[in-house]
Amino acid sequence: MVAITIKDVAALAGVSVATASRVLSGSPATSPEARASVVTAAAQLDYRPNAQARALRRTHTESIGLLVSDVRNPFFADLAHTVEQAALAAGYVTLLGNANERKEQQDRYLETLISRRVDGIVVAPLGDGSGSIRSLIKRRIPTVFVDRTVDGLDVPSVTTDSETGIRQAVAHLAAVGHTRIGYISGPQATSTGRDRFAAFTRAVADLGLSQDPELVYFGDFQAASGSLGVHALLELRRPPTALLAADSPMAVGAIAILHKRGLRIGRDIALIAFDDIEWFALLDPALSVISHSVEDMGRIAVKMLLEVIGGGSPESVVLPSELLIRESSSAPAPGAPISPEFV
Amino acid sequence: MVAITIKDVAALAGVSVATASRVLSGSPATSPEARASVVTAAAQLDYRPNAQARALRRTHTESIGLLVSDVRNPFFADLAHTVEQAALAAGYVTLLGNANERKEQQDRYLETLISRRVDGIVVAPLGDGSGSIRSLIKRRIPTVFVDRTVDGLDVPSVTTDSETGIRQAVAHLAAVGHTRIGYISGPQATSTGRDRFAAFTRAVADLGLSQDPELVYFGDFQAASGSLGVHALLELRRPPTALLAADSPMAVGAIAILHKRGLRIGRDIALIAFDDIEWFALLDPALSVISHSVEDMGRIAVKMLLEVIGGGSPESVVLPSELLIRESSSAPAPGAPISPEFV
DNA sequence: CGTTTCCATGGAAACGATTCCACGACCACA
DNA sequence: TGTGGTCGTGGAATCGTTTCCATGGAAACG
Repeated sequence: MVAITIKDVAALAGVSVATASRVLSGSPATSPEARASVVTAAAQLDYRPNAQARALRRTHTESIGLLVSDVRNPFFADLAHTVEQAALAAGYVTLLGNANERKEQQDRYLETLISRRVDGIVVAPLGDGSGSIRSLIKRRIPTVFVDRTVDGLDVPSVTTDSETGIRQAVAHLAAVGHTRIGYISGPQATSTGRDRFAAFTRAVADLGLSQDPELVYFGDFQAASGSLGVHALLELRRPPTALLAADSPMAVGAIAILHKRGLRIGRDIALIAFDDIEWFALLDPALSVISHSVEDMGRIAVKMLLEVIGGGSPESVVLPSELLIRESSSAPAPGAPISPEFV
Repeated sequence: MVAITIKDVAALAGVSVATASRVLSGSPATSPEARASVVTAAAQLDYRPNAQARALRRTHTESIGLLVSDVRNPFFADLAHTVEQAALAAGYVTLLGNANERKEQQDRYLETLISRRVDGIVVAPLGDGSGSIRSLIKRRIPTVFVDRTVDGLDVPSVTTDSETGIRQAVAHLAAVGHTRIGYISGPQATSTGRDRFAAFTRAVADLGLSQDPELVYFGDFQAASGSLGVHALLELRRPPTALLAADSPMAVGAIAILHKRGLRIGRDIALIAFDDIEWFALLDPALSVISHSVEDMGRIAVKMLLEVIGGGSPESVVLPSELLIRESSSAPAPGAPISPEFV
């Protein structure tokens, strides 16, 4: 770790640190000679300014934080990608943190991002407004919520209107003949978990389908809980003939168990997932999904964050969702409910 | 953005900054009274130390950088997850950058990480040793290469022995009767791209299979090039009866096009992918893969980086790879080579 | 030619933390 | 009672950079 400072550059160039600094930060008040010698000296020494020191003096760091709830969830991996690209285009570098769907880790990363004085934070929040989320707004750190929100906090957000897509999905399943639809829910500690669950409940009630509370399994948005959910739902005395999973990792977990149990998706049991993942269309049968645009979400989130950083207070945005019917959501098997030998 | 400094804490607690600093950083030389008042003052003000200022004075930042080549590649998303968890367990926070398989972006992120004075960097490098990679070793910044290496640079690395797995895959395909195997290669600008291609070439030669250079398509490790590769290979006058894709995104691209063309994987054409992704086993037919442990890779990379940071110079590690035979790699269709009506 | 304006420059202060050093209080021991 | 050691504390230096301010020389104006 060899440290080269602006002092070394100034000494080699034969000017003062002040002049060197001016040249390197592109101040106009410099002579051509000074400029030339400083630039060559910096190049020769392979000088990199110390961002810490610079940030200490300036007030901004040209960096933003992005805190996602689970990098392994392809939805958030894609989100990370689009946010990063949009930020880069605006001259910001993105520091990515992964809460891993755990509140302690979310707090830990928020602390780190606050400490590192990022200019703003895009976060898919977890839990209520306690812990570090509260510090964020208390200190007026520019923040934008993405995908999820937190009740009672007045923070600009870009989210998805889950209601439409879920209603379409339930209606579609009802139309092809399902009456008992199992729902693998996200955690109620997240706004998306709550909203999607509420949308499902309303849709099922409105369409006169079974409102049996046993048909709902509460997972945690990660794959393993999707598997557990399928287990639980299929053990019911009257198991569902169709399943709706509230996100893609839980859908993956569900599919794995359905395979293991020898149930054929789209024939023995219908399945629809929230979130469209590239390869869901490659499954056989191709998975019907509720789709929403992660590109728009990431792009808009960055745009809004830059507005907040610039002192504005943008309106929250709600993006649409829609059902994409593929092959996994056909009519119930003739002998439904599923006979025990399948289970 | 309200800034609360240690001065405010010291003032409220009625002690000097020096004492406040000592209390907050857990120095033993403090009185119980000072400790009490400083701690309550800090809590009351919701004080967060400025990491920049701290890092300026100390020499280390308790943070490492992780630069992956593509977050959307599940292999790297998993790697990010394991590296992050391992680092967190050791008290380090991970700043994740995404090169998006592009050298300029890699350089940009390396600059940023160097400027932010991370204590060390884990990188899946791209290209030759030019650009910012060279600065890295020139300034003796603790660095560990992961998954990939750069020729001529003496940097500890943890990589996979692709040779064994690829040889097994080719041998397996030969054993079930394939003689013309198409290979969708990674870019030759990466060590994994080169190594896997070389392993394939050797295996094909050793087993007396077709060495037709037309059977190799050079992609870029991203999904779109997998699709292009399948197109190109199937347009050949004598198309292959089996395909080997050098990573999972290209395999996904390949599968999508095979579906579109109406070719049944495992019947009309065999397919094996390098990298095992959770849901590859959920495809129908389940995908045969060359598997290697991303958990081990991430964990070992962090362990090695911490050794380098501590002044050690650990030996590079090469992890094994092995073929997992599932259903996508069966014997060639009776009428092989594939008759034109399929194409 | 004298005075004002302009401009490149260097010295020094500032950013917010840590840490060295000196100081005073206290206790213990001779 | 005097000396030495321990211990908590505050002042000040320090990290690397930016930026304010003063300075001095050159150019421009009357």
